[in-house]
Amino acid sequence: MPDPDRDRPDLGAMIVRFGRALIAAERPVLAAHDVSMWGYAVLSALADEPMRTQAALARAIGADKTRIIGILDELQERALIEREPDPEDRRVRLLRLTPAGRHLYASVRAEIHAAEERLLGGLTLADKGVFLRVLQQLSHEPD
Amino acid sequence: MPDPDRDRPDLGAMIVRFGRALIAAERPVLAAHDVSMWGYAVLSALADEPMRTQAALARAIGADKTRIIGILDELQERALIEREPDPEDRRVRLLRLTPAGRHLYASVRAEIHAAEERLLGGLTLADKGVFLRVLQQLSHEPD
DNA sequence: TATTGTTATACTCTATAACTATA
DNA sequence: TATAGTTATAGAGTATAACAATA
Repeated sequence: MPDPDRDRPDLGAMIVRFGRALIAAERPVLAAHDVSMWGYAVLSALADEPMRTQAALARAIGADKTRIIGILDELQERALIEREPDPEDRRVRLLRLTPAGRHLYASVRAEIHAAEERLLGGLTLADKGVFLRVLQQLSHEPD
Repeated sequence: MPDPDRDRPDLGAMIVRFGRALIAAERPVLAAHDVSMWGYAVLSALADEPMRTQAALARAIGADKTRIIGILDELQERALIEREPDPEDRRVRLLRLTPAGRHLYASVRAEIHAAEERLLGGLTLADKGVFLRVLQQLSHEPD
């Protein structure tokens, strides 16, 4: 049976190229709100659901637990997140967005969404629908 | 007009997650052949067409010109590429794969292809076709 | 003077291990 | 002793600038 995709470019190469275009499109949005990529990832994860430990948050966004500390420090200093010791186990830090954090996240997310939509602007509606659905499926496969 | 994709996950987040899965799947293949990610990118670019300058090659794979030097050194040492001064302008280095380089590249690419196909294994043929076509389109948009 | 390739330097990002405070 | 979080250190990866050879 012949393979119709035999001569397609590497999937990896295509993902990297498109990923770079995405980052380039999103960087100015994040910069305008003075939020780093990791900071945005943290806001996004906490917007989905508050977390009971920093380790769980790190795992959720695919980062090392030592790497998010500085990010949490800054977000807390700007009063975008709350980080308080759990009274029942004072080793763990309960993490959640403040109203200000939720508000900022909503703004940034809307602008990022708009930038992404511009990148997808050349697609037909049918293609766009399939692409997003498939990508969602592929990105949720187990590590 | 309502937006049916309003609540989709961030495109960037999905691309990053899928990109990580791809890298994880391809890393053992590259390691088995003792080729780095950048080394593979170089082999791939030169397999498409020989290049007249290292700067052009760097641009083609989205790397800095200073960063590919060590990679070219190693590939040359292993006799996978040829790098000779252009007689007509001795500043530039003509770059091309050796037969051994072309052979190694074909092997690695076939295995990477197979690994990628496994990741896409859960898709219907129609979805896979649309996904690859759209991704190809999106990855070729101007920077 | 401009360009190709190279080397040197510094800077950022990331991972590992050691430390503290709680349990 | 085990765990959550933190700090310190070192390593990899990357970018910038200075340099050598050639045009």
